[in-house]
Amino acid sequence: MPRRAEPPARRATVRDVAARAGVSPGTVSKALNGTGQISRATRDRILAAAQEIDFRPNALARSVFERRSYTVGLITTDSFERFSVPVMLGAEDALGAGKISVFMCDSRDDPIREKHYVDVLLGRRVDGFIVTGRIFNEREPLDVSPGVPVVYALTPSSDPGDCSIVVDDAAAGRVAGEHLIRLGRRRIGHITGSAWFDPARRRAAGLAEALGAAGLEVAGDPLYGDWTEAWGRQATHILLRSCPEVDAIYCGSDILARGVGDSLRELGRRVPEDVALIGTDNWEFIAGGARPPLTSVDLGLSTVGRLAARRLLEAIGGNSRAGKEYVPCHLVVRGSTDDLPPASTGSAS
Amino acid sequence: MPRRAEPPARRATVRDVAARAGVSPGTVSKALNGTGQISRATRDRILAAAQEIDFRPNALARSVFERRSYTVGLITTDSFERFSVPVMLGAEDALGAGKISVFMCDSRDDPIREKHYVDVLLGRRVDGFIVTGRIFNEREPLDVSPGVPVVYALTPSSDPGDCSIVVDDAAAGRVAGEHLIRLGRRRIGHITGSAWFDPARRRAAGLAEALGAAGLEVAGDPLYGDWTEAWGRQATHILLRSCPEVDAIYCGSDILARGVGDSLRELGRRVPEDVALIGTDNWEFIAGGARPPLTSVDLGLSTVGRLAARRLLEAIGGNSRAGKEYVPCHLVVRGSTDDLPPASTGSAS
DNA sequence: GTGAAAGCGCTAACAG
DNA sequence: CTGTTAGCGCTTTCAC
Repeated sequence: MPRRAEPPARRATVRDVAARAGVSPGTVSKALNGTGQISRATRDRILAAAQEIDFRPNALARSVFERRSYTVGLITTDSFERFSVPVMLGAEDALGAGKISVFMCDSRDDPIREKHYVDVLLGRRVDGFIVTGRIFNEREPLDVSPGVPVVYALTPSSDPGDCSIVVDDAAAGRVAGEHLIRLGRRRIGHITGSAWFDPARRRAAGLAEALGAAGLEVAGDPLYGDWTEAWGRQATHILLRSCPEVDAIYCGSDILARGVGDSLRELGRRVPEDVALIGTDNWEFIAGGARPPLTSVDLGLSTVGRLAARRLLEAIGGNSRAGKEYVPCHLVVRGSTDDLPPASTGSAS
Repeated sequence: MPRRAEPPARRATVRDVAARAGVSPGTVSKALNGTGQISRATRDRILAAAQEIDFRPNALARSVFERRSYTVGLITTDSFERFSVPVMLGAEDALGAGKISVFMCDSRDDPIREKHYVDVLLGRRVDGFIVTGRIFNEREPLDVSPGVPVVYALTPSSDPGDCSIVVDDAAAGRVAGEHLIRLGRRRIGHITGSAWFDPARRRAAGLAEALGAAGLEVAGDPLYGDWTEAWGRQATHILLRSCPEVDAIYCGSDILARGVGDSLRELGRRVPEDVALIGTDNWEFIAGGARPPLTSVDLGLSTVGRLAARRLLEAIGGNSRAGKEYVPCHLVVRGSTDDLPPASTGSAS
């Protein structure tokens, strides 16, 4: 027979400890927090008493008094997909170290749900918010009163007065391009996802910039499509038809690169000997499992999370910054690019 | 110049609302919570006043009084990898509906960190815990006093008196086997990950059971290895050498199945015509992107999370259950298995 | 050094 | 119906 909900067991309080140690509650508080002056003897007695009855100070009560909860809300719009997970882990890691606990909220990109979460958490007196989501275009600012600290991670706020930590997509394209040029590649193509996606365009621009600096252009123009393996395969055929002498391809994602790699092999091109291949995301399961393993641009997502956490702590402390801050990316070299020059094309003029 | 940390802005209190509405704090409380008797006029006046000064009841203060915080701790041991993310989303979804907020904790499989999180959250007076992690063998129970509700999701507790919600791995193997038999396949192989992994052995046993019911055995015995594409490729060669007439393969993960599919194609076997292929996890990016798209067993991870949340709420309400509860799995059919009989082997004796 | 008292913001019990 | 009082658990003056 189901038992009825009983009031939760009463837990040990300061008063209990005080009684056990034969002192007053105020003294217990001092002993536990190291504030004020206390004789070593009573302090030890109090600590022992606390230990014995497994006393655990009620953080809620303390927060009522302090007007601060040492908690923050972490709101994601994309159900903690693969982009926001590293961010959130980075953030949680950085905040946990600072004795701050994190409330997890999945708004599923629904403004109603988001508003609801914000209301509830404001009621819980969170010290601030981190807002994240898939890498995407700007988003509307969170609907909170001006005093509440908010940091945007990955998805920048459309208000330039807000603090946003973002990925440096242009650098991703540059890094990939520079690496390929250093390897001696000259005919470098680019296959990526949707042109409506700001990051896709920025990566393409970064690549074009790196190639431009070496007097090159993107071979066959960037090919925009969607973020699927199927498009990667299809785009490879398109690219090789329009530009058969291509000797390297930079892809806007690892998934795309997988499709590209498969098609290259089927078309009789060897990776990396004939065509070097670089992906984006550095998603271990995808990049590491490829054949050959895929060189990829790591966007530094967990750094984004960690930095967002740091900025939030600063803002809570009264030092807020405005504007976008770009996290550097870096190349993780695997087998799909190598240090050998490409199969000699003879044009070493 | 950095401003000094100021005390957080004082927010509107019940007293403020009371003053504005010209009533006493107690009356405001009644109006806001719908308790007691109140005249419609004053109630409206109070609500209006609350609205005007953007009053938001302090949940912390309320919790001190109620001895209950309407929060729970969600502890994961595996950094919210792809197994625990769906679980956590399911749990968060189910709990959020019940006005409960969720603290996110990544213990990284470190007992020290875990203990730390538990201590902090106990201090915050969480109503209970959900413990999750990668699908794995049993784990030690969480170190909390007996009164605290805990539900284990995915990773069962080694104490049979605890409440654990787990995946039905044996059923996964059975479902895959039965589907293949229904398609007329008779030489069914199994490629999977580590034999130290309970789920791997249970899936193999489930497959064997389904085959046994049809008078069959696993072709070439289950091949244990690791959870990588590389092993999938390698194991395919081993399997085809020892058992060339194999006409279906069930894989312990989608990643493995990707490797298997690639090797099959290279060895000249068509999927699904010559060899039908089933994976496990139903991970959209992997299964959906394969060529042909991969039929896969969905383990029902988000259901695990949702159910764990429900059981936790029950336990908090005073009705706890003991023992393991299995969540059903289901097959998601894609192109790597089809409804056609296998290429006629002539042995329709 | 230590204790008594007041208060954080909210709610329940009891008067009026 | 509404106001007053007391108290949740903790902390911080301020006397002693």
